[in-house]
Amino acid sequence: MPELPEVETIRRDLDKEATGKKIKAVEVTGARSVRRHKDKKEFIARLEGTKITGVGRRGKNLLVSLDSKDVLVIHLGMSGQLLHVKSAKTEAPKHTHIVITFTQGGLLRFVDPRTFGEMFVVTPDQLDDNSIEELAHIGFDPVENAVSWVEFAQNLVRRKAKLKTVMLDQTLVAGIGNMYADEILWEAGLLPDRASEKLSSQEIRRLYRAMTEVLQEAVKHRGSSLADEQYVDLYGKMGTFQKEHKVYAREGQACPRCRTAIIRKKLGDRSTFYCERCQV
DNA sequence: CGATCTACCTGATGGC
DNA sequence: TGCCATCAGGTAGATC
Repeated sequence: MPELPEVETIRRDLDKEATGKKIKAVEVTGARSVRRHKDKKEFIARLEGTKITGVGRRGKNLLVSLDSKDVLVIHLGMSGQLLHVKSAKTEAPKHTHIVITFTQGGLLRFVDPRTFGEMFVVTPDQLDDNSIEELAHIGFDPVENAVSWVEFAQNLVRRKAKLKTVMLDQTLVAGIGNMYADEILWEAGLLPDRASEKLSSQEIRRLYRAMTEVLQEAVKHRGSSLADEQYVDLYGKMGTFQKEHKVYAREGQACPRCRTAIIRKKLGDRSTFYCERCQV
């Protein structure tokens, strides 16, 4: 569910809401959400009493820095939500697995029906020496734009895969999921099953620019909330970028560029939406 | 070794 | 109504 724009939206609000606050209590009712820790007591102990010093992001992972130097990693998986409320008296949603209460008031709830999401605490060394595999291998961040298009081009040639697969590969580009992959490929005018090593340099530049543009636009709109309203921000509000979607979940509707009906196909077991006329 | 499949979960939806 | 199958935004780990 949450891809880069959604996670970035949450990161910004969480940074405003939680930085400088001290963690008074941590309650874990869903053990699976802290499955990386052998004992949930250890997870709790490393958080309680610490102060939050900032909130960063690596791909779709939120990195909450603590004054103990430890870092709380949060991944929302498919259905995870992070919700900030002022009072514990507000009713907790079903599937609330973790509650973090602040000394200064207010609390964070981690809600996750499908339990693919998780939280875990790492030391700064574990982050720096890349011993956490799924954090170490994260590729460049298209929103922070840390890689040149030339380097991007080399990666496309090396990877030799369908463009859709490449877009979803977190080791190449960080933060893109099924939804934004389709939007980016439409914007770039490229078919999802094009071979990554056979793009012209002009096409590579188009793809590179589309990645940045689509994701930055989506961040401006505070992310996309689909029909099931699974994604909401820290305050429980939906994003608005779904209104700007050109192809995703728009099977049969007219392509905004050429009016041809949008196609839906399975590609690598994922639903893929595109326009067969103006994506080539 | 890299590419591809499977498993991890709950809930919503649609066909019968 | 209810039962069953299918699908959903992600990805680690197994397997080919």
